[in-house]
Amino acid sequence: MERLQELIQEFKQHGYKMTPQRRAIIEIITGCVSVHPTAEQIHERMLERMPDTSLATVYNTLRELVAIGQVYELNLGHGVRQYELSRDEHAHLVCLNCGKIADVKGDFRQLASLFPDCNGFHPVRHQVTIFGLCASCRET
Amino acid sequence: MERLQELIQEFKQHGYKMTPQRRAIIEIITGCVSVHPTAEQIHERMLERMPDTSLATVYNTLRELVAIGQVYELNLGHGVRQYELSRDEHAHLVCLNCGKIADVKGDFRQLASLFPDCNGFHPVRHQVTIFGLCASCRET
DNA sequence: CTCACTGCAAACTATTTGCATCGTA
DNA sequence: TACGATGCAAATAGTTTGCAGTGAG
Repeated sequence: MERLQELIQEFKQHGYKMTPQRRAIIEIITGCVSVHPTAEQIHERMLERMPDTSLATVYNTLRELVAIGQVYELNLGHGVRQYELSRDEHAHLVCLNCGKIADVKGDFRQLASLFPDCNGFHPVRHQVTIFGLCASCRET
Repeated sequence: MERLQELIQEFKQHGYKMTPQRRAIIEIITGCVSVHPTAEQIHERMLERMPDTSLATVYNTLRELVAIGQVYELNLGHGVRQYELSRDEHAHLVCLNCGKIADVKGDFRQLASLFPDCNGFHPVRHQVTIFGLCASCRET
């Protein structure tokens, strides 16, 4: 809940107007804890509340949220972009068989030290994706 | 060069027929050392040698190479898929400003240990992408 | 000689854009 | 009230598919 307020606050502070559509999108994405929804999925949820919402509005709002760093855009190898609230760092486990995605917390403090020679590159954030087989797909 | 032979070998062993188009695509991708070409870029290079080559053939061949694990498909956040020869593990540094991509070798042995609780997930390979600002974009 | 592979074009999916209208600040 | 935001539809970009003809094994 606090996170929702923070997002709304941050959003306004960047000069964006708060509209019912945007508030709804922010609420939806704030409610997605370990889901990584696509724009399409967020749009479906929007339609339940506001049946006239345009998919373009969803895309626009997501772009803005990504721009202010409150939402991350994930490219996990299906041709679709998925979104998640920016939060404590974690890696994504992607099952090569069923496509299921799981989050796993990790200790990222050492990560930078694994790559010593970055030649003046200044890291902002990192995305760690581990492809493999999930427990249930291994059995079969 | 050895790598080229290995790829061709591996490709045939999986029951795929070797055609001039496929050989050319394999040669091109083998020659891309620190480039991460898109299907479109590979196609352009193909046209220089074989002007009738279809983009669909490029996509098909890439899909096969990915399927046999000799080529990796990268989704680095521009809406395009990029390809690279599978080789020793490295991370990708992606500049948020200019989009330039650099490879950086790292010691991945410890990576798994950063994520202790993977709940039966069996990792096959991992993709580490670091977003940030490259040296030249930092200056300006 | 067969069946996988090719080129072409059309189909499809995901995302972006242009524009008239609407509503927040 | 002004200007940014919206919905709609059309446009674009990237990728896949269907099909008739071709060529590798």
